[in-house]
Amino acid sequence: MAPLNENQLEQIRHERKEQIMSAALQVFADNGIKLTKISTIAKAAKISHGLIYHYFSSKEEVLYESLQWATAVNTSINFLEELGEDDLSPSEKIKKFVLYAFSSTSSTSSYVFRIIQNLDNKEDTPQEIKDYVDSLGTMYINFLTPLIKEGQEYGEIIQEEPEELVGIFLTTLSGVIADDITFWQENTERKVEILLRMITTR
Amino acid sequence: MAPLNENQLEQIRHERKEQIMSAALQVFADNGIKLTKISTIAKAAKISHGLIYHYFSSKEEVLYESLQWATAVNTSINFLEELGEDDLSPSEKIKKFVLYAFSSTSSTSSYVFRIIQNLDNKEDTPQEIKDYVDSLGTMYINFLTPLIKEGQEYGEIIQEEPEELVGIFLTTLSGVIADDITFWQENTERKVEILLRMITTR
Amino acid sequence: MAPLNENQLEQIRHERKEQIMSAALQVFADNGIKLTKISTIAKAAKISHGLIYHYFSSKEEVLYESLQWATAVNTSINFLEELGEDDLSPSEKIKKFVLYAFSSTSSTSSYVFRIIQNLDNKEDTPQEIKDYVDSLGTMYINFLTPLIKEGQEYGEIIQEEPEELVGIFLTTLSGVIADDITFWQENTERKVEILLRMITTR
Amino acid sequence: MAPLNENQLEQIRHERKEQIMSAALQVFADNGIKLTKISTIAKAAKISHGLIYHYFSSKEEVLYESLQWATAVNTSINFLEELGEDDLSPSEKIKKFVLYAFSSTSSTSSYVFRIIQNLDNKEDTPQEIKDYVDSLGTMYINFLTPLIKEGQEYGEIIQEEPEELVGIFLTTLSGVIADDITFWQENTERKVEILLRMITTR
DNA sequence: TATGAATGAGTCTTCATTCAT
DNA sequence: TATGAATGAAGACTCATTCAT
Repeated sequence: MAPLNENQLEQIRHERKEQIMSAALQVFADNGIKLTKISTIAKAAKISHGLIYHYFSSKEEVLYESLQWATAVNTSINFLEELGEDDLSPSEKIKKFVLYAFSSTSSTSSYVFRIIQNLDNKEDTPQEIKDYVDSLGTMYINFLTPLIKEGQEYGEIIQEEPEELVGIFLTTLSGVIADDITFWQENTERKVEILLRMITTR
Repeated sequence: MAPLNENQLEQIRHERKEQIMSAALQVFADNGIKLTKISTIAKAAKISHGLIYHYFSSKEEVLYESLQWATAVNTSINFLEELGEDDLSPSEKIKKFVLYAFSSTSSTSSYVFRIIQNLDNKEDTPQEIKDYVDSLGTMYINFLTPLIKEGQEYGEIIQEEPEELVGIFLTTLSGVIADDITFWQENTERKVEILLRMITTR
Repeated sequence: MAPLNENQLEQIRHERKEQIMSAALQVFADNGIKLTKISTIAKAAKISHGLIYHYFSSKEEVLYESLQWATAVNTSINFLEELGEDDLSPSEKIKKFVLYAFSSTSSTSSYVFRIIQNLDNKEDTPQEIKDYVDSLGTMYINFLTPLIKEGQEYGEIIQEEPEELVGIFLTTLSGVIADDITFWQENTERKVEILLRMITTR
Repeated sequence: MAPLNENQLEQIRHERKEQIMSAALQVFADNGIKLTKISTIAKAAKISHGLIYHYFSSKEEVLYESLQWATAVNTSINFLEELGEDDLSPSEKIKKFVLYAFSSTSSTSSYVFRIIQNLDNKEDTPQEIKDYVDSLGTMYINFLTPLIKEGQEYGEIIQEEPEELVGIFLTTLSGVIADDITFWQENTERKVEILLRMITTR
């Protein structure tokens, strides 16, 4: 049999990495970072644990690349961008955003939330990852802040310092997602409506 | 020289145990159970790791006794009872309860919340501790449910299935406490008011 | 380069396990079970201590499997069966049996004896191992009892309750083997003849 | 109350030491040396573990002094001397000696046997204790050898090199005592008679 | 590229020994 | 003399990482 050519190899490399990162995200989210064993990721990705070290230099790199990949691919980003262009009222956009955050279809996104949760206030988190988390947070803030302001103009959102509202709301959101997202995945719509009452006028 | 008498020994034992449990609560809360090292607790309590095993038979027992102690000392229980007798409207009582949960004087309470957080959905949690967590949850539910119902009669609380409201509210509360309580300890009153909007009428 | 195929791996695993069990038997026999350090077994087997846990789940399992393996390999069993068919008088068979028990080729057998020694009357011995020891004892009893009876009919063996004779003889045998088998490995034949005088007629 | 005077203190010191050594012998015999915990000895002696270090500098010293004390007090030595003067035939003396070794009344002596057993072939035994064991062995050899020779003259004992007979016999004896002395404590007389058949003519 | 055998640093736990009282 | 609190060295076991094939 002829050896694989360069393209095919590249193809395999690519598939394998995604296979690993996809498995890693879930495992990291389920068990936390330190408690995640390389061997568990390997099992989830149906490969040998040794192979992971062909594609990543360490557990931390698996984590970091997986997070980046999740953000790029699964793209909360894309979602946010599209949402920005939707023809909805500010509070409806916020609701859609929350629904999205809770949705299991966007499970990767929930993985990312839960992983980030786990990172917070751990002093041994590598700077790279901290930076990533910060940038992600900033992204959400940058998305929500104008919506809140707009909503306030429309009278849909209560009159409070917008930055503070965003802070309270995102803090709450990330708290409950990290805590037990499954609770919010039953009866989601109703629960989200109640959650939103925090900041809406009616 | 005469050995210490029983009183003095009892005194030392008592101090030492509290010293350990107090340190343990914080360390467990910060790092999660599995990731908490006995040596870290020892360092935090400024004793040698060996000594912990004079007072507790295992890491798990440290955890269990610490939780019990926190509940007893920090006495959510007493607080809840007194609050029940206060001359306040239902929604005011709920507010006071949330303020208490966030208060730094009851910082142990935040530790307990965060520890419990960490236990959930881990299948290897010892039954004893699961039972403890359940009983604590029940206590809060039993406290909150009648207040919610009463509040609904007064028209202060929105008309939703009370059990579901309690669920959503406690889930949110425990989520945000576990996530990052310090956020809620600045400007607490204002933030709590916003949080309460979830369930109060306008 | 291609990874090792299943056969080669099986080969390595097999070798390694035997290497470990062989070392373990000796170390357990020399030091007793509790006092045997995994690291000592590892050193004796010229591997790292970590590797032992690839092949066995705990010190106890090393012990248990090693005992089983020793019995299977060293095949007292086969020996006993063949001996049963030999064309010798009962007392000659018993003598051959004792010589075999002392023989250095069957030195593993001395390890097993010494290990069993160490287990007796320890209440924390796992049931599995107790069962194994019992079954081994039964095997020897079942072999010896008919020989003793036959010998008594031939007038070669003294007239005592056969069960008691077997008990005394096996107890003595296991005691001396466990104590210091090397003593019996010089001048074995003569010493065994003297030992056998316990139960033979003049 | 007046403080204790020098004599009384000396008295207490003496009692305490014996209390400890007596407990230690049994505990060492039951559990082996390394596996014996100071705390177990302390419990058996009904004192605190700290106190042991007032009387002995280390676990090993407890062991060593206890052995010496057992030999001196309980005095196999005295027994042997008296036995030497008894008006019995050589083989009867040997029998009496074996019965004594097995007797539970002389339990201390059985302790010593079992402890010594445990020491053998352990390379980390302190020289002091090795010397003690050797001297004890020599004592038994010196006692038995003339009896064997005498017995051979009387025709009671088989004609073999006396030194070798003594060796075989003592080796067997120490083996079975170390193995499971309780077995020999039922029906002792009959069992001992059978054991003696090894070296006797009838 | 892919596998899993092999290593060793790190964590819980036990226990001899020390020491304040 | 007597007690038991306190310490830390040592041993079982886990798991990230390396490496031969």
